[in-house]
Amino acid sequence: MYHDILRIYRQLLAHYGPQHWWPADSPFQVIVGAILTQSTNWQNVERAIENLKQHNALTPERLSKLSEEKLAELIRPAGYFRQKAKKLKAFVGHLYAHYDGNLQKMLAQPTKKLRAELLSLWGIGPETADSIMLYAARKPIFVVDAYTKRIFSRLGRVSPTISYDELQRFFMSQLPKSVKLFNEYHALIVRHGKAICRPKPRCAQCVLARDCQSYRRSSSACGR
DNA sequence: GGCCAGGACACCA
DNA sequence: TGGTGTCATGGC
Repeated sequence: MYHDILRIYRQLLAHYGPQHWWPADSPFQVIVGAILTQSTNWQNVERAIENLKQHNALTPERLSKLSEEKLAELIRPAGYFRQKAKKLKAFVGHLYAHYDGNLQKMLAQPTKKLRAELLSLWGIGPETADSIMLYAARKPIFVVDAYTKRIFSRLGRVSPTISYDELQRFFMSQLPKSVKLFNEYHALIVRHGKAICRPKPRCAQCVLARDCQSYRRSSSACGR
């Protein structure tokens, strides 16, 4: 079984190619993007990030100087903009309160400590924390999301009711601990989820159909 | 015009 | 612990 999850990775990589994640110019942009993309299409996030760029607000210092109202206005295209403005403010507030605004210092902490700290912040849950860990702090943490659960439960590898932590432990027990591998695998899962493994799946076009137990049983009843 | 998107939190039983 | 409502814009 050790090879199974790695083999699926290789199939996705061969099919889609490298995804070059995370699409951002700096660790701070990764964090902003990770918060803005919560339950939101990345295209809408890009609009919000572009607004922040236009206002030169993509550094902790500049962002902390914006009012919450102004910040909300700039990130409006990303949806949930009032909530997300609060979340961004909470993050930079913490950064200044404990690290004098020095993000590198915060991200350089040991993995376990950093994760617990991120999770303690309002608006940062498991997936956002792990995205920051992997893509901003370059820690070997596997990021789990809704696509991960959907794809691998339909493949018959895990239960559809598996928890976030259990699913994360599953992947990290099945793979070598590699930042590069975890980076690419999560990105490929998102790519595959967007393309094929939707709520209404397109199994006939799926590169993993041969691996999919529910698809093999009945091509019309894929995991549904 | 409904569905869906790279979640998290509050509240309830 | 687990289920449900809320937060909101924009493409398809």
